[in-house]
Amino acid sequence: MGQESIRVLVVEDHHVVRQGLVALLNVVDGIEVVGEAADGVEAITQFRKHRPDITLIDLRLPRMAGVDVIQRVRMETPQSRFIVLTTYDGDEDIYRALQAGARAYLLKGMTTDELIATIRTVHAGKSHIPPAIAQRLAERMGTEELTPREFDVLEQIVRGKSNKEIATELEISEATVKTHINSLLGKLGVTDRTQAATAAIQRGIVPLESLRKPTP
Amino acid sequence: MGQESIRVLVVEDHHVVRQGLVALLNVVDGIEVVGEAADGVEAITQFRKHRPDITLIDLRLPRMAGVDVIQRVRMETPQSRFIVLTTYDGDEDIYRALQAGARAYLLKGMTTDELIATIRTVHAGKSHIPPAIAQRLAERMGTEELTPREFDVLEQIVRGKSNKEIATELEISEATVKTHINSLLGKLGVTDRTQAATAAIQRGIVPLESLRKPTP
DNA sequence: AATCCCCTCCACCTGACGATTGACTGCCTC
DNA sequence: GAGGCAGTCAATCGTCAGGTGGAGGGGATT
Repeated sequence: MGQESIRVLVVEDHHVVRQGLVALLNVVDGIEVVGEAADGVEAITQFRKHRPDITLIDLRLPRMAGVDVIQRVRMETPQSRFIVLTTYDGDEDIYRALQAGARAYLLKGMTTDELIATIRTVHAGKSHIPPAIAQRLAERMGTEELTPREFDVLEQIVRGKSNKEIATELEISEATVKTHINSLLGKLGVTDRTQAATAAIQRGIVPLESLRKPTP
Repeated sequence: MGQESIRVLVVEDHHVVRQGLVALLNVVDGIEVVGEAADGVEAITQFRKHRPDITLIDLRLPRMAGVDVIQRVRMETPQSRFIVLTTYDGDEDIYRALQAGARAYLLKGMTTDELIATIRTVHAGKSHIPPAIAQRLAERMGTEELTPREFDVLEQIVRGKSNKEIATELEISEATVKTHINSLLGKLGVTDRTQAATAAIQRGIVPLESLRKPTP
């Protein structure tokens, strides 16, 4: 193997998974793990230090979200290449990651071969989106974006608030809340608030973790 | 190290994670990975073959759920010891796993030291439940169980069905649906169907995956 | 300036939801 | 066989949610 190895940075907060990735990749010819990071901030530091060819990154990270890391790094280094690796596939995350400049999106359930093939593909300058995910993206297309205010209302709905409570929380009238709800129901393609809530969770518009506890 | 190693079976469907676990454990003195399985059925086969001291097992598995594997194996081999390892911590899963006879419950975000310490603790015959999870269990206590029918109704609620639709689906009158809803709202400690839906998802009473698509 | 979109609000109306009370059946357990 | 629990259903009632249509102000774009 006279040729150079693909230099990979692994960003993943779960120790076990990170260890697994590193162990897997280090035995592959032509791939070399040059660094590891367990959170978003460290990821940026490691990137600047090692300038990897490929960065394998989880989206849910402590300190700084994966999407933000991608965006930030790509501002400094536009030719940098990211492969997003995540457990759950909320549509919203996929969309935002690709928007931010990720070249590929893989689920942690993939096979080793898939992972390696994807790394090679992306290193060759191409993109790789699994069919299942491509389909979800396609479905998302044509779906209108929620406005910031509609998002606020949706978040409160998921929290189980009534229209009156939402009005108080956001300091607007109940009539306005109804207007937003009417609008967001249409955009989400659902007919009532319960469907809106589950759709929001499923698509990752409102992350589940954000529900545990208060609105500061 | 003249003493015998702790013999561990690793059951986990995500290749990367399984690889990570094996790689981690195999470098530890006194622990030996004797087998691996990627689904529930294989897990049972492997258990019978290797008779491990400790089985590390994920709850969400193809072909047969982790909880069922634990139950099944413990019927044949009551002295077998299980450590449950999972990504997300739906209260319901924790509860059922411990009911089924698991001795410990760990999140995949744990440190290597935690994992090893837990294996040793469990091998010594003790149990190990992290404080955060113990608290969630405590909160769950005092919560009444849902009846099968209430569960059916709750599932439909999460699917976004109206009372009338639920009545049709379950072939009962709308009045009965209301009765069940009233009852389950009380048991879940919530005041309306939207809160019931999010609570059901959060606690893992109704798994998110079950929402993608139909009721056969 | 004209247009578009977002946010805000009002009024009205209908149907759905949730609370309450009560009642009948079947099953299991004691 | 008495009690308890789950499941079924009914009637009533107040409230809330969602649909419709309209309206005004402000910011951005063109």
